[in-house]
Amino acid sequence: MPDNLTRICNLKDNVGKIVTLGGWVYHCRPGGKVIFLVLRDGSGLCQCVIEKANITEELFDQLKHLSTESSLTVTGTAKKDARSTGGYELAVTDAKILCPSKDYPITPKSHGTDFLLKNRHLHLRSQKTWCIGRIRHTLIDAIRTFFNSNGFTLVDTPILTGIAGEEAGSLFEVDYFGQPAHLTQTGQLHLESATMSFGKVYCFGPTFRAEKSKTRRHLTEFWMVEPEVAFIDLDGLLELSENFVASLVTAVLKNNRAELQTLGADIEALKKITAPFYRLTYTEAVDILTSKKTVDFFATQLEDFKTQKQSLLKKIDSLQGESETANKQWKKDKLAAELIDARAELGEIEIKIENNPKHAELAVNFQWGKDLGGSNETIISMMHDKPVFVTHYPAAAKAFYMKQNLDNADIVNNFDMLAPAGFGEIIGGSMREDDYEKLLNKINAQEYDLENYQWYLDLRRYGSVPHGGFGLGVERTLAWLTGEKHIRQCIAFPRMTDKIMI
RNA sequence: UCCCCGAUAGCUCAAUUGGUAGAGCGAGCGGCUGUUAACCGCUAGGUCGUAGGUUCGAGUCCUACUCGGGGAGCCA
Repeated sequence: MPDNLTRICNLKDNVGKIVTLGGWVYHCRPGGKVIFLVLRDGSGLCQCVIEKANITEELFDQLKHLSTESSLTVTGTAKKDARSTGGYELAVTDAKILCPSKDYPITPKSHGTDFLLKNRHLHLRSQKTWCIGRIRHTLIDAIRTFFNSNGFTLVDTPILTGIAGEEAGSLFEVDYFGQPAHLTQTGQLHLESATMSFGKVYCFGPTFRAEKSKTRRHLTEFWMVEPEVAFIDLDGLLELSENFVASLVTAVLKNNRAELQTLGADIEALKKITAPFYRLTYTEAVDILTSKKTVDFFATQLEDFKTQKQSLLKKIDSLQGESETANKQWKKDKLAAELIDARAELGEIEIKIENNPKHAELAVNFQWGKDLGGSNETIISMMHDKPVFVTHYPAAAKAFYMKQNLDNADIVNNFDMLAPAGFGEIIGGSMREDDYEKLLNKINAQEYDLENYQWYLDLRRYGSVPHGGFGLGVERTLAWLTGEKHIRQCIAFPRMTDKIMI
């Protein structure tokens, strides 16, 4: 095995030199005397041009029959060539096939989500999945960089725990040597304890929620980063989180422009994401939801959907007409393929048309006091071109630890950050109740077992200070940045409602 | 837990009011020196999710079940 392989991303520094690449066949287009083989090596794509005259006949025949995802090394001269995938190509003089790949299940044509998830171990090699993975890497690096360079100390909170952060009922139970325990739902409670040691801390790891939510923004295992700060107020938390999110966007724009383009992300919209973000109170948000503005919003949206549906129906009609009169077989085939795409699109629009009045009703009939639902957040989010803070939710709808507002006992000093373009919540955070009596009353009112919370109450017994923090969902943030519809695409091996594929 | 939709070739999907199971891609063989999801010709590939029912006849209609998708609730 050669140990002097050149990576495709470094070809630009090796133009004119003889190099060896190691990778997998992304595409292979064999000709009679020339083979165009696009090689994938994990750092990029490179078209390798194999001319029959330049290698042995035996090797040429072997390469000619090489199928997708076969592994090999190829040696040749690196050239700059605008016609080539990636801008550089290799004039091949030698190659060594390591493992031919027969009947690779993932083809260049479309596949269903179920099939791709069952083949996730192979789907990771696909271009789109690879691009998302690269951006995820940047995102996570930027998250750590932001906190590390702003005076935060990393504290690793336990994954196995006996204490619940939010309401129970959405916990994965585990048998811990005969004792009941569960997988962590948040590191927050432990983090509050660490804040009283370091002042500014964060934890970053997987989080587990046994919610049976079949939506595009739920996973049962996801990654969350949670900062916690002592001596801060709600305004301070908002500033921290908007500077934080803006820094993430900057890092991704700087490092992953090509990947964002491949994925079709809205780069111009991302460029606008700079602090400060918009600020709304929960009460203001409810006013918007129940206003004429929202009624109009849904009406306009419905009209758009209907227009789209009509033009799709027209397209399908004309495609069918063309198909009947087409005399060439290849023309018919092409039309058939277009018909399939148009029908799939039509199906999606019809679902949107069906959901529109349901979501409109949920918004218009919204009652002050309830938590904002996913579709409500989507509306608020779609009305803005930057992230929106929604603050001061009703206390009854929120977790016991959130700090009661001093002017209005019915609300808490908390906030959600909604990403724009309709993606919805990516951050949830709050000031924490630092008053011993008030916290004790909340725990009792929820009928939690007081024994379990004595250590948490200790934080309010010994030198309690105003403090707060928030949690940012990595996959949701990534879905927003990349324009992915579903967050299951934003983690290598997604875990969804009571199903583990691989 | 509730509501809606779906299951046909390895994959993505067609099949008129119930009447002989079809395409593209992928796979195999052949052709082509500049291809970009290449193209052209040929070949193989099916217990129509499972179990019942209606019918002369069911992929198509009815019932139940299994699995999947979307949404609600809940949330990052």
